[in-house]
Amino acid sequence: MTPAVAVHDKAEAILGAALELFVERGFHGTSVPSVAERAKVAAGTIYHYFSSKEALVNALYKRWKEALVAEITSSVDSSKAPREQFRSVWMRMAAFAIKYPKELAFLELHHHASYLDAECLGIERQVFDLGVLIVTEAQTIQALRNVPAGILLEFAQGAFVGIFRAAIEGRLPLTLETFQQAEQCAWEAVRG
Amino acid sequence: MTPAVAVHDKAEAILGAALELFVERGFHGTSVPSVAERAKVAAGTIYHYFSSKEALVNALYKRWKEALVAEITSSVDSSKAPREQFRSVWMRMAAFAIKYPKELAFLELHHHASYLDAECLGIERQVFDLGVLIVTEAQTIQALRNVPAGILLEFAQGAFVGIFRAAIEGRLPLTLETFQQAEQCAWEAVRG
Amino acid sequence: MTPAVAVHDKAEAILGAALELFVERGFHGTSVPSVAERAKVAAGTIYHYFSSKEALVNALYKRWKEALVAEITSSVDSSKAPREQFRSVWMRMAAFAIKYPKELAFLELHHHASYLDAECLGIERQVFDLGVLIVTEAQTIQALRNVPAGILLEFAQGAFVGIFRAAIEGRLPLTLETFQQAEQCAWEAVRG
Amino acid sequence: MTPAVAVHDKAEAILGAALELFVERGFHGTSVPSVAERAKVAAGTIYHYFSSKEALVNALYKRWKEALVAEITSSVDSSKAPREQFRSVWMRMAAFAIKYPKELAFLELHHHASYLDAECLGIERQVFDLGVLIVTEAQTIQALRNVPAGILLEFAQGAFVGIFRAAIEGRLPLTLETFQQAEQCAWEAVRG
DNA sequence: CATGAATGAGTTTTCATTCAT
DNA sequence: TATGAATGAAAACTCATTCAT
Repeated sequence: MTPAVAVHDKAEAILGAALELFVERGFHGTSVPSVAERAKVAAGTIYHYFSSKEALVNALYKRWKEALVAEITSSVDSSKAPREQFRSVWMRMAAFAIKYPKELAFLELHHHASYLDAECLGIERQVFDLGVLIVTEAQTIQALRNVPAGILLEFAQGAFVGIFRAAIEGRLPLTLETFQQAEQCAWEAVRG
Repeated sequence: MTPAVAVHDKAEAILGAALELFVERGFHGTSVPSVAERAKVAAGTIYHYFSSKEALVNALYKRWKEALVAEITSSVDSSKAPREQFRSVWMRMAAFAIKYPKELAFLELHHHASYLDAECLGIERQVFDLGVLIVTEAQTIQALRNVPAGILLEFAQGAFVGIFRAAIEGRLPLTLETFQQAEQCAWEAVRG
Repeated sequence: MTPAVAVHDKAEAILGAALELFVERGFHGTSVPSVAERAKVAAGTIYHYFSSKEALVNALYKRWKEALVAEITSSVDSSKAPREQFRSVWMRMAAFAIKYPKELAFLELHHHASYLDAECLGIERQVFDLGVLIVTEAQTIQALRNVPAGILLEFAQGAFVGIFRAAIEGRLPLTLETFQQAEQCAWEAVRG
Repeated sequence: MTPAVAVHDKAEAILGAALELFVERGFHGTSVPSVAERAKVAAGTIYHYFSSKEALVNALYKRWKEALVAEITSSVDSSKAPREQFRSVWMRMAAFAIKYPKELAFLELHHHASYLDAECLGIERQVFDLGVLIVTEAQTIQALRNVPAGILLEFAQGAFVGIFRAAIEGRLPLTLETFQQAEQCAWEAVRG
């Protein structure tokens, strides 16, 4: 579940500091010196590991997006009943959200940003297309509501993100229970 | 529905230009000179109408948040049945989203940003509290599912935003029909 | 003889300061703040008038190269005898060197530098081609020695530059007399 | 003719790489890491052989200036006639220019630069003074034109450099013939 | 000897803001 | 009111140099 091993202490410190600051202040609101300060390295050191500030966000984005995607795809098991599959995916995402709240917040925040490179945007697209495929299949056996697959997908993802955001902003407890309750709502929303 | 009348052409041009740029590039990614250029005014002129760049976002945020809140609250009619009330609120928001997509995107993007002042954040809280009140009432008559009011609220709002984002990013058509289909899902999610 | 009128005081101050520093320390050895300091303007002001440090050298180069070229071309008078024409061109360049020593030193120093744009390099080529033409014509009437035109041209120009450099470096007096004496040598070198 | 034997491969590689880069981009335009990269050594290695970037240019300058001076002085033979002596010096310099074009270009480019130390500048002066002595002597027997010795010296050197530069910039062929033709011009310029 | 990660001062450049006109 | 030239602090990034390995 944990992504890429920490080969370089400094690089890891930089990635960690950057993650926090990008979540707190956004990409343009975060200066490279501020990242250096929080990572306790010199400003120049950042450029040993990342060719630019953009390369830094992209590295961060790719790392955690891949971790999230791995989490989701590994939780898909087509041998199970649709109800179980849905719960499984939702709750794995919930577990990820609870374990890596800053990281997920970062991914949410930088969704489709102009400074993400083609590769990062490609991962997004890929996941979306896979989602559409699975939903469409489930619709043929009437396991899911008969509306455009994109709507079901975006609806459920939006709902999840809504719950998650409320949790990290302190309006809901960031617990499995919160996500479980939301999951029941979500299933009713999408079921056939 | 349209907010505050345009007293000053220049001020309006500035607000319009700023809105677009803040959506395109974010607050920190937008420079005051670039706002001036798009608004076709001199950079100094912006400071006749707004004391700072922060004052500008806040003015923009307050204007459109209030417009959105007015839209939502005016669509609440407790004499109607819960199902009708829900549909009414959801579809009014949809109409707003279709009429003012950039403006709604702006509100979404700047949600809880550190440069928003207390007044702006206050509006948020206020709306949330009102929502909790209404939901809780509806729950007492078993019109809505018996889970914490906050969860229902954040779930529905998150789902709406998910659909809206997908629409402005081109993955779904930005039409009333899209929102109607999502509304049916949403009602099933929250109904008692 | 004086190039472009001084419309903007600050722009002129910047150009003047940059000229001096580029001569003293070279392009890469001169920092933008140091130019600002000598010009008595803020560092940012330089970027109101010149889009980059490169644009600044290019503006400077073009201005003075054109002034020099104008000086030389205006001194060509094909109705005069070859001996007189040669003396005329040489002494006009000498007058330019004495009047604008820093400026000529700047042009010499930045000859063919990698940061000069195509337009600047174009002027060089143009002048060279014109020179070859004139020399070749003079050779047909046996007024000039019968060696490749380029050799005569580069020889005479090199000799002139040698004298000029020695003068600004203090090894020769920077006077008309110095150039007159050199002119006699030069004519003997190239005459037919 | 070849200067200082290569004791250390690495040091030689560094000197060679530095020479090329200083010619291509100038002293301030060349970074130590770029020298290291072209020399295929680590950046730190450069500091084992040269105490600083300045020490590196100075070592390079001294090495090649001395080689050039040795070449010239060894070609002076006061027993020969002035015409022969002149040709001999000129053509030896030409041979040097053809054999070591980059090295000569380097010497030309860094002439009198502020980062050269006293020793380097001393060599310059010494050669100049020797030249003045020889020229003055030749003038007493009316072998050379009766103008200030410095003028003859700077004129001839300037002409040589002009031809050389044109050659390395591709406007003239870098061949003995080019220099022979220029030598005839030069002799006519300076002869008594 | 040789390396290259690490540093931090210095580079070019941008930008929020001011102010004389 | 409106302008836009001017400012200077701060941004992203580079680089000469050091030092632990």
